[in-house]
Amino acid sequence: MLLYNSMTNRKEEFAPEGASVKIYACGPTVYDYFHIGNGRSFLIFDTLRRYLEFKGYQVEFVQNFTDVDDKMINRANQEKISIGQLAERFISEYYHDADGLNIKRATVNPRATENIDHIIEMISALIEKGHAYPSDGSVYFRVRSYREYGKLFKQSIEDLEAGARVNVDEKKEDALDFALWKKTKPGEPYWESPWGLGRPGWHIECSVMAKQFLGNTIDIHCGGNDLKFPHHENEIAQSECANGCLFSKFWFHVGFVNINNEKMSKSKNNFFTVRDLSSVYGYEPLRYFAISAHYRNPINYEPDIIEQAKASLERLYNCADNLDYLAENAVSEDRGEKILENFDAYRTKFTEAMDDDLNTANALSVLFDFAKEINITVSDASYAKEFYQKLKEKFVSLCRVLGLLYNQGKSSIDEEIEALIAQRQAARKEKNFQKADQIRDQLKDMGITLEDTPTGVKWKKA
RNA sequence: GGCGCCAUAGCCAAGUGGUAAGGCAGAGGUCUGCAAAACCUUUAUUCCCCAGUUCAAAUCUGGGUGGCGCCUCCA
Repeated sequence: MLLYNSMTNRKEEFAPEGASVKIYACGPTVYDYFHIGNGRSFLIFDTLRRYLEFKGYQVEFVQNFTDVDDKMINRANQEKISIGQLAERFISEYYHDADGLNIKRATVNPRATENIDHIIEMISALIEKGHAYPSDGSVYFRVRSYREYGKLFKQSIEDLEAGARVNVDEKKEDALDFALWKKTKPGEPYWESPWGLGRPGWHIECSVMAKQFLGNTIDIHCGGNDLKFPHHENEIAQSECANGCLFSKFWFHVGFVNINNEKMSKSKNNFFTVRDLSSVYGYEPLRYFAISAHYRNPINYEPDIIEQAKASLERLYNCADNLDYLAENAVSEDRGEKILENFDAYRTKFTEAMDDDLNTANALSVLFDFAKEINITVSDASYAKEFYQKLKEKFVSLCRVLGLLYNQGKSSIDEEIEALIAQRQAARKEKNFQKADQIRDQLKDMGITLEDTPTGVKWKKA
């Protein structure tokens, strides 16, 4: 398959040698609920992972939790709790939202604070090799010691210098140098190190955890577009200098979610958390929204767009629900095996779309074409139960590669609802439409929508 | 100052040389006691503007116009 590599700014053939793929993804800083922009990234990482698994790869997926940094410390102080307590709380909230979005659990979710020893090891190695230096209790990375610095961001050191803010720290040899280890300040959590009490810098944790859980060279490194610089550039510098080899074969960056065509930011106070949005629209429309456009393009959040996503999703659900209904009520013996084979073409088209740098927009259009042909086919003829079940399996399995339709299948049939529907049917038979409508209204109040079809009454929860 | 991205119907959105996918909304129809829902059909002679290359351009080149991002914590 082709995958865009931000290192070369080109689509390249992604063909790992063995059956396994090692992915490292930059996860959230667990100081708050994550917003829809984070959500898009996590959803796209998950889609990449699901697709690779669909292709038969065994994916080792590592996504960290940043549980110590300035934002953590400030928030913890604000709430008068420890950063450990803050992390516990928002890691659990992360899982709540991620599960709601049907994001598969990572193979490992390492935390920075659980890897302090390894962080110290890597920093020591960098100092030994001359790529880093201690200064007044902190340790800095010597950017000019790494010739390839800027290769991801496509800026020379000179250009970076020209654009850099004038804020020069006297403890650094060079304005471009960044902290690997930060000397502790009053009121901050700290760990012991060869350079005194302090805490790790932000960038080093990812280099260390990727190495710790996946090895020196990984296949794909994922992150949001805004992490390209400086975070990923710094990770590359740290890892390649410490390990002496290529850090990641592919760099995979997800575009922004804008709000009213502007970047989300705390200062504009225009960001939305996944938690808040899910309470209005549910989780799955957010997932659909995230994959409705190509992952590298910016997308714009508007309430109306989530409504559109919700309506689009409905169409896919209806197709699967219709097949369930037909399977339950099938009487024919015709298994339509030849016809079933025709539907395999959609799997091929779906794969072609996804093989082209994860073109989820095209993959979705294949699913809608698939649904349309199913609708036409099942209205024309009547088949055996097995036919509908197999057709549904073909359809739903593709939807699930995109992580969709995870609420499909009526769980426990509510007997009360079924009973009311039976009463209404009896009333209709007696032409007592007043009573029939009354029951329909009653069900409506319970959030149940009825559909009178030629073959019977279907119902669904709102 | 440096680097980069985008512009396709009312809305969202694919499409990087061969004559405009898909979804939402709208319209028409089927079904129905009425509805609703569902399903089917339908909706851009044209891809921001101008010029050029080509048998052929939404797609390539040049020039405009408009919008956005990064270079600083950020998914």
